[in-house]
Amino acid sequence: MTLTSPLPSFRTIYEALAVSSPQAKWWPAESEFEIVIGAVLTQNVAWRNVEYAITALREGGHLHPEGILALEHAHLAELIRPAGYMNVKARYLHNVTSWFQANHALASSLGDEALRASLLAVKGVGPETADDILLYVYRRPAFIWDLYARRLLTHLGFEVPSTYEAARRALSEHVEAAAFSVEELAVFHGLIVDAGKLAQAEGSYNAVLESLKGRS
DNA sequence: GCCCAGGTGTTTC
DNA sequence: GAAACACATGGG
Repeated sequence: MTLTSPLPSFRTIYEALAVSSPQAKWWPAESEFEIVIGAVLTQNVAWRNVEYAITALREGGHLHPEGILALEHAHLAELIRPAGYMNVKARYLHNVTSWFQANHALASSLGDEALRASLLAVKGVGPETADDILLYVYRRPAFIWDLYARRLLTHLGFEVPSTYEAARRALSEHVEAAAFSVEELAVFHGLIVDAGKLAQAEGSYNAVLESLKGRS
């Protein structure tokens, strides 16, 4: 089931999702640094698994930059084991933590693109992780073109390139046209992920498509 | 047992 | 450039 033309505006999509599952904030974390850690740990892994790893780090008293950097690779890897790719992610966490220590205080002096480029230079921070951090830590405007977003847009009839950056390049104009506030963008990503999980549980995006029908 | 989950880096055409 | 592959675990 796909929507017939014309394609809905992103503003319309946002409003339709907001009605069906009203919720305020989204990225669950107790600190900015925890968002950074979570953004890396959640790569290609269910959030539930990330929670186990973050809990282990918190209970060990390691959930701050100095704490992460003080851990030996093998120890850190063991603590984050539930989040998968433990050896790879242990290295990524070290990299991004070093970046955080060196750049967090200066971030406000950088423009959005410069800050994104700085994040992308870290090994372990790809386009999605960078946008997560830009949006949820630094409150910069960013749309998260993750798997859920691309899947939803495809169901809505958009021609969506298969990779993150290609989708971003091809469809950013739709985001800009909607003139979202940062707060709206932050909520939007959460709404899209929740809608995706719901669609998955129900076996289809029908609920979302139905809610869009009444809004042209 | 099989497939997927809020990707990224490296290698190889 | 893009495609193929490695990276690892927990839940349905």
